[in-house]
Amino acid sequence: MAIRPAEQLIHKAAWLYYAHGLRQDEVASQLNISRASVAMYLRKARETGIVNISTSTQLFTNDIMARRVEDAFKLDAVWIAPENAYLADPSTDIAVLAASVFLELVKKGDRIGVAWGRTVYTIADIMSYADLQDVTVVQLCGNLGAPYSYRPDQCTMEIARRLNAKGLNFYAPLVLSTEELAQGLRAEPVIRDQLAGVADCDLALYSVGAVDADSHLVKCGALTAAEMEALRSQGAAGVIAGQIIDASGEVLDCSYNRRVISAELASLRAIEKRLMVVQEDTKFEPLLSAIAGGLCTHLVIGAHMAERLLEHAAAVAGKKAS
Amino acid sequence: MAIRPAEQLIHKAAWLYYAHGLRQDEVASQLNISRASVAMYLRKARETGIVNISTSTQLFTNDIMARRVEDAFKLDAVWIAPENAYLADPSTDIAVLAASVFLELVKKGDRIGVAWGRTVYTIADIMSYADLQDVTVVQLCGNLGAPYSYRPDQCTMEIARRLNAKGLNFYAPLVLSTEELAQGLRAEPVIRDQLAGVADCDLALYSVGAVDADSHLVKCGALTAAEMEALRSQGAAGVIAGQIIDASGEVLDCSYNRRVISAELASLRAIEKRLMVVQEDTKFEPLLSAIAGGLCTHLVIGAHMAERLLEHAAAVAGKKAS
DNA sequence: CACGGCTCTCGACAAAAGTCAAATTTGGAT
DNA sequence: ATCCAAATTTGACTTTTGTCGAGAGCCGTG
Repeated sequence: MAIRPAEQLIHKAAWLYYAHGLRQDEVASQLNISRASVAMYLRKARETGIVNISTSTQLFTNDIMARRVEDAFKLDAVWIAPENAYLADPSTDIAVLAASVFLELVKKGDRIGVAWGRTVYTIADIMSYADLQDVTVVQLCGNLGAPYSYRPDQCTMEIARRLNAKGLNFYAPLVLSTEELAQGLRAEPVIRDQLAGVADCDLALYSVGAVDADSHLVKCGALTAAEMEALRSQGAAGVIAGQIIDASGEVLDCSYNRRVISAELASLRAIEKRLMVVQEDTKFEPLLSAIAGGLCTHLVIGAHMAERLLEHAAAVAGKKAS
Repeated sequence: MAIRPAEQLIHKAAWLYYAHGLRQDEVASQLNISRASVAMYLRKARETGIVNISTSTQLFTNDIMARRVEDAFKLDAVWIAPENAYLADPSTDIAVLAASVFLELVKKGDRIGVAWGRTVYTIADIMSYADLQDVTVVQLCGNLGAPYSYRPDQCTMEIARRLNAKGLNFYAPLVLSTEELAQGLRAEPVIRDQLAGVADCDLALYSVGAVDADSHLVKCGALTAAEMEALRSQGAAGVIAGQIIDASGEVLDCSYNRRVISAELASLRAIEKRLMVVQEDTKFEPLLSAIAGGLCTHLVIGAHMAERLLEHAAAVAGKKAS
């Protein structure tokens, strides 16, 4: 019988091994297959999320620094990846941590909003598989037809795939050439519904982009480096779900933003848990803006960024006191 | 440095091993300790619930029979442990399954009501450790000073311990010698509060007892075998949280019930998720009564019991049709 | 009907993880 | 100050697990 490896068998093997604690050879004899097959089934079981191995992320929240950041910025929860540490690649560490935190925050039946960017895609890429039931992953902003692997729809789909969830993609460009067209498209029932549905999400996952020539918006051709620079002098401080925000975390009043198809910030703020992940130390100011705008309730950052945040908070407090 | 095994180290080791996928020797060199220590830390991490390994119980709900039972009895979810199966001890299988299901149903911040009995204690005993935050486990009924290890308070405490949760015990006897005393005790603020708090639970875990000489009530001396027999002829059909219920799942009107200190059935019904676990095939009628009384929304049983339930449902439907 | 292509299965080897008794260290008691 | 008991760490050993290539069964296709 070399038909389907019978998902059934994978389940049974996983059950006997993980729940009952039998050894692989015991499982093999119970199921009348070779031990090698059992080993393979178990790997599949882990890969498909039939078994879930998760480590508590407590270590990173219990950190004193994390508490201080929480207090200073009035955030619900903060996780800090130690950078001094024992790991080869510190930036991956943030993503691994973010993935764990994300999985810990997701509940069955949740609706999850996902933005895009290298950070988000990295998280999706290393996230372990899970078998959440009734979860929907919705794309928070329009697409960018760039050749990058971290296109908005890719991020959404990949996360949906890992979670065994339903992915709701957004079939519209991120940015159009005229404001009229953008307005018209936003009024389209399909788009309209999806945009309206953002506020119903239980959890959002995004990062914040910097306003410079390295931004994805520039790399993907949505804006030129020069335009970006111009926006910067107009007060642009960061990029959230494809939109430019100012230092107070509000949408910057500019042509580009009016041509963008993306979730409104108000809808994002309506989401109960807003998980923001920042990998690059260079994104200090964008992050400050996002926090100021109330766009994040849960935060995953590196130790260095945490220090800068605390220094900043102390400076502000000092100024206020004097 | 053989001071505190530094919970910190356990966390780090678990993190590197499970989240980053390093090998034990890699973890060892990262943390500058021997591989053997890493192995030990990892075991502790598993034992204390710092890492969680859970297997999806889908296999058992996806079962066609489970669906039919759900439909026939209007239950939210049913899990059926295959009994024909590949396991040495079939009754343990139900408990292992129940433990998994239970852990899958528990959420952070939940309040959990736990009754007592051999079944419940078995579940507690094999349940893996978890690190739920802010969970409270409350005892649903008074104590019985029996020498059995599955006393009500033991069940509560053990489950609380495994979950790293707070245990709320009930410092009152299950049954008193006079109705007056019971009434008086129920009016005591401490007791009163705890009884009132039952309805606020998010999840209940219990089994149902049979009305015979093997009942715990008899074994623990709350009732004599003769009294039990008498109650049976008065319509007693089962035991829920120390109380006698009739075939319709209501409290039987008898002196014993009036002398009992336990959660009211109405409070139990107010709990959103009521997980009932039945191991013994002999408890068919008690289970029917409990279902009739709406005392269970989630059910874990063996395949044989499931068959009997379906047969019964078919018979009832047939009678109705004719 | 034979043919690849495909997946699953198995046996054997290599790698990794679990275990144990002895050695070492620590904190507290005498 | 010194010693004892408890707990932790270690190195060596055993057991368990992961992996690879070969072989076998199944399917659609030519």
